[in-house]
Amino acid sequence: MPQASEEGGAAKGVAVALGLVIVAPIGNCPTKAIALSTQREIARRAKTSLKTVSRVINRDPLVNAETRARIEAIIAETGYEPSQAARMMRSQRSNVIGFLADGVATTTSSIDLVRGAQDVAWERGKQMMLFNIERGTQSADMADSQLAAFRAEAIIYAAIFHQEVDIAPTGVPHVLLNCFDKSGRHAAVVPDDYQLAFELTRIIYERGYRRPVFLNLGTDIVASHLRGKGFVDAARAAGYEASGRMHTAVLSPAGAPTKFGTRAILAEVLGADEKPDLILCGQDIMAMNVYFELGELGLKPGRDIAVASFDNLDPIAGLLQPGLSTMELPYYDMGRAAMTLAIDGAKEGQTLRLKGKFIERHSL
Amino acid sequence: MPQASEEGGAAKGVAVALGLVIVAPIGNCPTKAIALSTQREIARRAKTSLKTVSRVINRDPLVNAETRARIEAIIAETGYEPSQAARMMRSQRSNVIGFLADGVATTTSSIDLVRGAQDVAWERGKQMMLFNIERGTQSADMADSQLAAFRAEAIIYAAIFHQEVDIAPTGVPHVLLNCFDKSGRHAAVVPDDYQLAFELTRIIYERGYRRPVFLNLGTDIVASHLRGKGFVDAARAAGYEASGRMHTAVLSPAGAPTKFGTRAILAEVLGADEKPDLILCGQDIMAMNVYFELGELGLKPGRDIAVASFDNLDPIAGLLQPGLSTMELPYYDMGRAAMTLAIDGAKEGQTLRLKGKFIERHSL
DNA sequence: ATGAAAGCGCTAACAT
DNA sequence: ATGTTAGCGCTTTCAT
Repeated sequence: MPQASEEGGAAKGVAVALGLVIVAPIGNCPTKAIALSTQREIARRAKTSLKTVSRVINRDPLVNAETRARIEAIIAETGYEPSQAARMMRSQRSNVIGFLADGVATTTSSIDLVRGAQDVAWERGKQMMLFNIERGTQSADMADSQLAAFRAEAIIYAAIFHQEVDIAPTGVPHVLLNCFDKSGRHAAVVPDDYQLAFELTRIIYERGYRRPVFLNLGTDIVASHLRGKGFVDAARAAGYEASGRMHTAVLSPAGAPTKFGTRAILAEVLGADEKPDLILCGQDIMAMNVYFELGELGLKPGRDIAVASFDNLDPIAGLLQPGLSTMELPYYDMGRAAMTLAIDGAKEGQTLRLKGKFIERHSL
Repeated sequence: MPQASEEGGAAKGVAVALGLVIVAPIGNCPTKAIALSTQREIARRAKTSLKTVSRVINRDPLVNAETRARIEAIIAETGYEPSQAARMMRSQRSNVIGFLADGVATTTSSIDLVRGAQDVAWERGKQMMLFNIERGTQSADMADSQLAAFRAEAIIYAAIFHQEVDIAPTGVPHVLLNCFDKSGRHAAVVPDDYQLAFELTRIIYERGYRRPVFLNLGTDIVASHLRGKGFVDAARAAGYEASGRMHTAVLSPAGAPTKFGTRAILAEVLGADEKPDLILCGQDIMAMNVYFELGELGLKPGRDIAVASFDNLDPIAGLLQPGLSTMELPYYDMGRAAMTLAIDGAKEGQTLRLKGKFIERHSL
């Protein structure tokens, strides 16, 4: 084991003679050096051929149990790990799936998109290469060419919120995650916003609320239409008309810093003859805003008026007082679904819509 | 261009004859197929040797301008991208730096650790391989072996909050990001928590506040000691004694769901003879909690009592009403520094402490 | 059940 | 300024 630079030369000489590459640890501390050997070297030590070692590593059953055990022992001992580069090159398969996370930085829960995809990649023996990018910037180009250099077999493109995107078709299959393209050229996995709103509204009526007001997202947001329809349909299914109870409360266009118009709307609806008994918000951060605005008006959420929302945004939904009852977006499962489509292939334009789950706290 | 499965065979045959691999687009839509060729093929088309193509790609100046132009035209035309696998193999250099993001999922701003590192990696022509892991779970092992398979040259291990970790030394140099190890075996990049607290406290006294109360993080948190000292020292530098003005307000141990003890502490300090004029919180989510608690007591932050904090957590700090004045942690620069150390190498136990920046809103 | 030979696409080393 | 040769570590193909 190399101790210092002077002895390092000799030690390295020995290691090279053994066919090992000793990767020196940082600094100079005593440590178990990991030897990154080759299959040829393992074969030499096990007194078998290169190919037999390859068979053991690739779990080919056509190997004598004894030979296998001997080889496996040596592999375990040396900590050998097959070179991905050599494998890719010889087999002409990269096993690489790219994951482009576009602006996913800005929310926490959307990291579950990544976790879901990563878990499936590991289960299926694929290498997921993950990049945080911003569309239209250099970061996107860098990630693209890096994925091309690794011969990625498919690319998952994940957006920060459910939206339409325009991804130019390339040689590599794309799966759109939390987004879709108009042309239907690419497979897509999105939240079922209609179902989310329908289910939440159903629960709201079931619990006896009769005058909910929906502070919806901006009209430029895909989810707002789908949810608006879900809200109205669920009310109707419960025997009520709610189409007049919807307002657009996000004033900033998608992508810009969020600006809410909740104050004016709340003043209006709370000043009306038929006061609402519940405020349904288009997203948890709007609900946070509404908590503050209600506070200003001397109203306490969950006691004086119910509040519900969409996202289950960590940590906000749990930190609000009282805790926010909200529809969780199925990000983890969406990530899993996207990776599965990326690996197994998808039909052209195939779209998966995943259901959300009601998370109950105390605001409703 | 392959149109359907039946014609695909013939088209592919032609492509192979040309030395091209046509990667079929998903589905069946008409699209510009990207041809991933080889340097040999480009050389054949340019009527030069393989090596000259290699020289052009690697920006070797020893190439005739005319030859270079001819080759570059063909490269642009075919969209050729050199195979990373072949490069790694032949050059025996992976150019890969691993980034293990441990639980970084749980906060948004810490994504800047990743962005900073990624940007430097790109600037320096390195491949950063990013993994979201959870220490002690399978995800950590999977990421480790994947990085070993790619022969990563260094690994950055990023923690979710400033803490001590125990990373067993391996053959690959590690840089610890937002964490450190006791033994000093690894280089580390951390926020300068002492400076953060000192600077914020200095500003507080400078603005005329004289009775700040510091609701600090749990005593098991590294930052809490450093910040506590910064708070007391800055007060002293301003001519005041603040050591009696500190309380531990995070009740849950690190890693567990955050539980605050702010209500009891606020009741106590606000009931005392000498009422505080400012509440300094150990983190922004605590500040959010304090906003609610103050609201319950009929006090409005920024008007009746000032509030300040640490993190600049997006989007909470900006969404609170009034906006939270807080010390931003230097995550982006920390990410950059860690990647720089990972690429250039670091002295054993080298520790970088980066300064934070005061973000002014309206709570102070 | 095992092995030998070839070669994936590139770059290092050495010509010319 | 350009070309030739060899070989990185593995898997494929074919033989035994």
